[in-house]
Amino acid sequence: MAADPALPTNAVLAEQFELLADLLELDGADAFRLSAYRRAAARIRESAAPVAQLAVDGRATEIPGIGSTIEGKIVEFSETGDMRALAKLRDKLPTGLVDVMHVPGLGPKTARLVWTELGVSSLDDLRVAAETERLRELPGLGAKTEERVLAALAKPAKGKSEGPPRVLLGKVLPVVREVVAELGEHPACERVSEAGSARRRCETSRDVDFIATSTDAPALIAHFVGLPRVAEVVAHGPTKATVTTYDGFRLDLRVVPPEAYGNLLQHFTGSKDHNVALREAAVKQKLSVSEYGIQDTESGELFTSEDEAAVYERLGYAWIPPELRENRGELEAARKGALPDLVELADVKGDLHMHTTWSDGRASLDEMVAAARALGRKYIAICDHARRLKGELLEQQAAEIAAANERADGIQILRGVEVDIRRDGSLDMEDDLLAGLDWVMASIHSGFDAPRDELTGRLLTALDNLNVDCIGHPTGRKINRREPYDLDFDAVLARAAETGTFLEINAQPDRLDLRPSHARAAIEAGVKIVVSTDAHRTHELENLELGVFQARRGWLTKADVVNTRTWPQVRKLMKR
DNA sequence: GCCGTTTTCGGCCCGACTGTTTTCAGTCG
Repeated sequence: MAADPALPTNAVLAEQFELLADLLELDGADAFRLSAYRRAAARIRESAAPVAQLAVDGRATEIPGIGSTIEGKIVEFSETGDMRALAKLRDKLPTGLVDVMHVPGLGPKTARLVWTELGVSSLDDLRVAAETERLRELPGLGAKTEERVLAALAKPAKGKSEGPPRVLLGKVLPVVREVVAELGEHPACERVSEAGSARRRCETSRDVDFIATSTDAPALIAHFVGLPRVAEVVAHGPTKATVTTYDGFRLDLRVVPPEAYGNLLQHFTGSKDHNVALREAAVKQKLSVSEYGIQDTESGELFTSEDEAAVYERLGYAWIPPELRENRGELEAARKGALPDLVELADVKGDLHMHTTWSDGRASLDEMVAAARALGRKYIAICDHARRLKGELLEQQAAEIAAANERADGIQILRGVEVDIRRDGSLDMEDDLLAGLDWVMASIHSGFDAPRDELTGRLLTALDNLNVDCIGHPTGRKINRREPYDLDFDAVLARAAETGTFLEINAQPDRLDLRPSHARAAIEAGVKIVVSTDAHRTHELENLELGVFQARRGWLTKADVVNTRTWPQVRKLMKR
């Protein structure tokens, strides 16, 4: 049942296969083998189930991209802490060469070349070789390469190809909407859309892509690079430009011919994996897909369309919502007309997690109520931290909520709480008090570094408590700041399903916890999801849409999300 | 190494850009 805590985590496994692929690439191995390892690494990294355990049980091959060879290597690594394949390559190649290969602009071929010809086996060696102008002695390399290498190595984060940091969706979305509006205002602009990871509502983005059609492309591009927010123009051509903004975004605009707008929007929305799978499938239908159109390889005929849905239709698919375009089964579903009818923001009726000045919130209860009502919420749960509601305070808050309900018009205010799940799994509010509340959210706020079995045990104990309605931010991660704690998520799901406890998708921009793969696994395990904001300020109530996007990326329908129901309907669904 | 509405073998997306080149390899998305 429960995963063996000694087994490696998915993140550790994924790293091994990424390293194996890198070393094999340096060794000149077959490119398709490499991409097989990289694909497997990506699937392992994002899997909600503990893949090492699956492999030991002989079930890892159920994951697409993992066959018997890779499963065997996972078992080997789980049992011995290493892989013979890795050891063999480490003997053959200096591991520092992997860092060299990751320097932007270099690659495996160049890294191998500088190693064999100049003995470069680390970033330090590389710097010296560039400084002493020895790189230009090699075929295909010149002074420009040395310049680029030195520039890349001078950056503070040396080594791994960091580039600009990934920006949270919560920061990206407002900029996306403003820029679309600013471009749309220009007289030469006909159509404009966001594309790329922002359009797919990925939790973070490295850059923000836009595409547009225009009666005068150079004029629209000029307007773009002249926007007040632009700090630096990185590239500026007649149909394409890249800029950075004062607040640290990298924006990319392409102006495209209107007749192929649909093809280009499809192409630039991605993801890469989605497009590769789409094109591979198309090849079997004797069709070649690119951003310029769909070419029939026999007749040579080129299909283009202004309409993205028509592009999918030509290939035999229903239009696929961008949030699903990750090659996680959406193509098969779209071919069969079996795509889920994804939940929408407008479906959500209530917000079941927020704080007020009764604990660490910055707005009063009345202010939160007014803001929630303005957003059209029909009910809200006030979930202040239990540790701040000791003694009479709980009663006083109850009175304030009762009074607010008296005044309230069209919104119901629920008495809730957010309890801490302590190290021993107990909660920081007595059961008889919890039983008197409308809604109980239980979360872990401490001891994140504990071993897997301890953290799993804490959650299982909380799930067993009849008064716990929902687990808040169940994996504890903070994007760019804190890894999720080590958890046997399968065991948590099984217990949540068994006890009828909900799990939260917390819509705070840096939490977005559960992640999509976890949310999807939850639904498949029969667990329902609450999407809530955990707002501490009035404007944070608007973050609900971020949670809904995350839910959509997890393939969730309206029925899968608890709080698309009226409060009486939610009440019936609860375990108590 | 993976995988199967042509396949258990023989395929495996498509194009742009860059730097270094007279026709292209390597890298990137």
